[in-house]
Formats: sequence, C-alpha cells, structure tokens
Amino acid sequence: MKPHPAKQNIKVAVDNCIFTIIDNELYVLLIQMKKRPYQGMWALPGGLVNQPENLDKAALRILKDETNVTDVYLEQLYTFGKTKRDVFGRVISIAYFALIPSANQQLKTLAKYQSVQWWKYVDLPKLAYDHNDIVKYAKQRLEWKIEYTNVVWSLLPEKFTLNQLQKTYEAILGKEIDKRNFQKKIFALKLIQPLGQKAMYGAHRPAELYKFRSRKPKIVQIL
Amino acid sequence: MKPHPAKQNIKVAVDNCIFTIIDNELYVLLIQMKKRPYQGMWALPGGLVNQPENLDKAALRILKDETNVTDVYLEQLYTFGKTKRDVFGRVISIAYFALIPSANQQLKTLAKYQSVQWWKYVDLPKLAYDHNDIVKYAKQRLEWKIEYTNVVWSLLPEKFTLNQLQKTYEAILGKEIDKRNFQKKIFALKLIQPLGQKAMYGAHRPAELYKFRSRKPKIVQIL
DNA sequence: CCAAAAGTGTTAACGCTACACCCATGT
DNA sequence: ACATGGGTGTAGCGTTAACACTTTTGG
Repeated sequence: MKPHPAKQNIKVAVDNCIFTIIDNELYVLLIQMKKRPYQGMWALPGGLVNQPENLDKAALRILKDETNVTDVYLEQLYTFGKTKRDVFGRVISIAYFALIPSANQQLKTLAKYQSVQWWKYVDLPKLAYDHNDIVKYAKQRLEWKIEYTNVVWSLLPEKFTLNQLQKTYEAILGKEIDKRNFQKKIFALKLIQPLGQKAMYGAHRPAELYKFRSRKPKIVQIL
Repeated sequence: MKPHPAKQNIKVAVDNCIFTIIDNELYVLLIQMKKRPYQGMWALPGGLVNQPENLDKAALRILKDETNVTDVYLEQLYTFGKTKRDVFGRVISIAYFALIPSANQQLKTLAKYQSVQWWKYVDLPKLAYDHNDIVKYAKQRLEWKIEYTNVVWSLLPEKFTLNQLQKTYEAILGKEIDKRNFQKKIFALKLIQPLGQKAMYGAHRPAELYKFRSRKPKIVQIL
C-alpha cells in the first residue's frame, strides 16, 4: 500500500480472454507470437498497462486494437502473478474476460503479431505463458455468469431467435437443454421481447425474432 | 504481456480484507496509519509485494504479520488499479479476502502502524485510499461464498453449536433465518457432524456440539 | 417455579423436470 | 408430400417457506 521507494520492479500487463459464438460454438480469440521464446505459439492478446491508464481502460484499449469492437462486455477476471510466469522478468497479468456478439467484426492482425484468429474453445492448442490457466478460469466464470446473470445478451446480435439463444447456452454449458423448459424460464424472467418479425432462412417454419429488453448487467437465476 | 523495457513504473501492493465473527457480529481488521497524508486514518493492512514472491504468498505474509493466524481461508478478490488511487505515485493493489475463526488470536501492533483493531462491519469509519470500496466488494463476495460454498467453517472454531452456525449466517446476510428450516438444510448437506458433547454455558438446556466433516473448500447450495 | 435457549414436524405453494405432437415453410 | 426446424402444455416430484410448542437446564 505504501509507495515508499523500494526496489520493486514488477511490470503490469493486461491479458484479454475474448469469447464469442460462431455457428453455435464457443470461440476464443488468440494471437500468434512473433518473438522468441514463444515464437509461433498462440496466446491471449495482451500488453503492458500504460503509466497513466486505468486497468479497465488498458483492457479496452488492447481489445480495440485487436478487434474493432465497440459493443462489448468486459470484466476483470483474476490477477496472475507467479514469480516465474514470464522468462524475461517479473510480470503480473491482470486478466480480463470479454464477450462480443457473434463475430461479424473484422479482425486486424497487428504488426506485432504473426496472426490473429478465433479458435474453437474445445480445440485450443497449448498456449504461451500460463494462458491455458487463464482461459480455463475465464470459461468457468462464463458458465457461472450465464447461469446467474443476463450477460448472454453480449454474445448475441441485436435480433435473435429463441433457438439461437438456447444454442448459445448449450455451447457454453456443453449440455443439451429441454426446449420447452428453457423457454418457460426465459419468458418468466422477462428479459427478452418479441419483435413481431420472423427469421426466414430455411425450408421450415420461420422463427420469431426477439431482442433484449435491457442490455444492462443484472443478477438473475436462469438455469 | 511482453516485458520489453518500457518506462512503466507501477508499484504492486497487496491489501487484505480480513473478516471474523465476534459475539455473533461481523468484524473487519483495520490498521491505523502513522504517515501523512493519511495519518490517523484507518485502512486495510497491506504492503508491497516482494520482488521474488508470489501474490498469494505476499498476502499470507502480510496477514501473518498482523495476526498470528495459521488456520485461515484466503482468496484473491480483485485488483484495484485506478491511476490516482494513491497520492505518491501509481500503485495497484491486489485485494485479498480472508476469513479467520472467531478471533481468539492476539493481535500485534507493528511498529509501522499506530494501532490494529477489529471494527464492527456495520460501524466502519471512512477509510484511507479506496479501501471502503474494497471492503464493500469483499463483503459481497463473502455473502455469495457462504451461500454457495462451505467456507463458513473458516469463521467458526473447531466445535460449535447449531445456533452459533446460524448466527454466523445471520450476521453476514443481515437477516434472520428460520431455525428449523436452517437445520434441515445444514443436515441435508451432511457438512457437519455431532460430537456427542454438550455446550453448557447458561441457565438453559445445553446445546449439542458439532464439527465440520471436512475443511476443504466445496461448492454447495446452502440458502 | 421461572427464565432462557434447544430441539423438533407438517402443510401448502411453488418450481423443476420429463415428455410428444402439430405447425409453417421451401423444395 | 416430405423434410426441417418452430412452437406449445401438463402432470408428478421435490424443494422451500411458513409456522408453535415442548424440553432441559440454572438460578
């Protein structure tokens, strides 16, 4: 707490674990590293916090640098601070967890990375640093969040069908849910609103489109 | 993430929010500061992380310096990192939240503090830095934790009565609970075990003493 | 015998789970 | 007409919440 001049030299970084849903499956955004010793390996997008910059701002800045997202749910996850987690010196990483709507945004690969890509959560490779731990932790937080809050809205587009909503839950929880029971719960919570429009996209009955009544974080019990 | 030589100079501190139960009420451990500009103000006990020291270790070290606790529940809470939260420069604080058994331990006042004392949660003064925010956040975490996990054990002595257990819940949640329903839930969870001993302490029927079957953290649904 | 806290069951309301058939559309 | 996903109701079960009197002890 006291900032007396000690010879502490710790770098402070932020790493983002960004989730989205593509084709009813859960994806995580990874970058491929250019520099040794992790050259070619995949990792979470991150960077050092600027000297005069709040942590949340740093996370947002880094997130915007990689995706062009504006409509994003962002929340601090956990701070990882093992002494030897980085080979170059002591770096603690404040991990953030972000949810973005079904990725229609264009990714841009920054010069500092070899590449940027969405990875299916179930097929993640071995990541640099302790990033596998971070992702695991973030996934757990995500599971809790969608069961006890209304954050799903941040994974869905403006308009969506009940089936899309349900598939999103199923993708994250990794289990099937009964259609009728699911709808009963969702309706009982009054979180969503029918639009009186139909989604027509296949050789079958069109589905009603819905939107969220509110996109503010709320605590609710969903499943 | 990358520890290239930037001119980042951020100090990393740990602050502990330590709870206990005294006379069926919730208390927080505070220290009184000696130095300006917060001289005389109360704050959470904390300190800078040592260069070669894991964050959890730092929290534990600081905790042991203030109380002589060994049997403690400790968990990382949140990282507070607003740019101007400390007047002397940029300091981010990784807040920890700790639960210790009904405080029979002796507090020691370190030379660096004016005094160390347990404060009733409901009567907290205005604290230094952003420590009121930290305590509020920790209290919230505590409420969730006792409802969804078995951490209460870390607030109770080895042997306790059902009433003590219930009073602990009531102190934290700030509401009364029905005795019969409470006992049903607790027994159904099979977390505790009668000792066949009675607590005799007043002009009334003696109460059965119990202990926890296990003192390992578990996820359970209690209330 | 009185005061104080311990101990103990039942009922009604509600919420959860399991489960199957018809509907609207495009081909 | 058929294939595909959309939309809808009920019954049984378990869980929760509300509620009051008797027991054991010390003074």
